[in-house]
Amino acid sequence: MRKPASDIKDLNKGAWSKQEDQKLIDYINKHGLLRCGKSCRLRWINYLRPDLKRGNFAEDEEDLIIKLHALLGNRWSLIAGRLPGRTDNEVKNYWNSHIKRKLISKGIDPNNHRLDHKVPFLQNPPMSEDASEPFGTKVVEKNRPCKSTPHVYGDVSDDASGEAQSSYALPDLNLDLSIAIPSESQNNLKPFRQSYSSRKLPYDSPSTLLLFQ
DNA sequence: AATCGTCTCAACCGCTATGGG
DNA sequence: GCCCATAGCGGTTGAGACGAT
Repeated sequence: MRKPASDIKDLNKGAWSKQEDQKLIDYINKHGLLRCGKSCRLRWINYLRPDLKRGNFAEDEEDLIIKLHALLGNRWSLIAGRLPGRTDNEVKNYWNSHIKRKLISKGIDPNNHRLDHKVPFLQNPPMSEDASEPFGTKVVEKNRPCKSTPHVYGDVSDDASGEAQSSYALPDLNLDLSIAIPSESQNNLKPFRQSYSSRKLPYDSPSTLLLFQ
């Protein structure tokens, strides 16, 4: 959720003035930046922001992504919000290119974090990397994505009984995912959108400030 | 060295939600 | 309440890197 422009000091609102238009024209003429605002904003958010971490994901980050994905599904922005210095795009890419494959190789369906019975070696699951226990074999029924949040996985009751239930592979979660009490200005927001508000810094995005500092 | 296939990840796309006139 | 501009989201694409042959 973007911060209301009215909360930001020294930020112009409303229609662009002639002077602002001219500044933008001058900037483009001078620097030849043939990019739309959206592209600039994305570049800033995903690559240029000074608080970005960059580099490979640490093991604990990867572990956290897996746990959060089990809980939240493909809600990359929410997951990234729990990983300081990481963007939703980065998390999404890492999931698709690394973690997903890793889970599949361990016989876990990355979509629902359950053991995939089609994979042959599941009769004798592989050990996790720390070799202390088979990865993904813990049965943590109380932590399954619950029906109170159907948007997470859609229908979670499809095979939730009998055999499927007993093989549920959601990792043990002990996460503090409580949502902070919304500020006064956010009280009228829908619950789902409220969760975005703590992370985003729209007021330092290029489309709002970069060109006019 | 050249070619081909695969992988990675930044960028793009289309959409929804929101703020403000 | 309506409309427009923009922020923000998840899904998808494609260029470049890399490894295998």
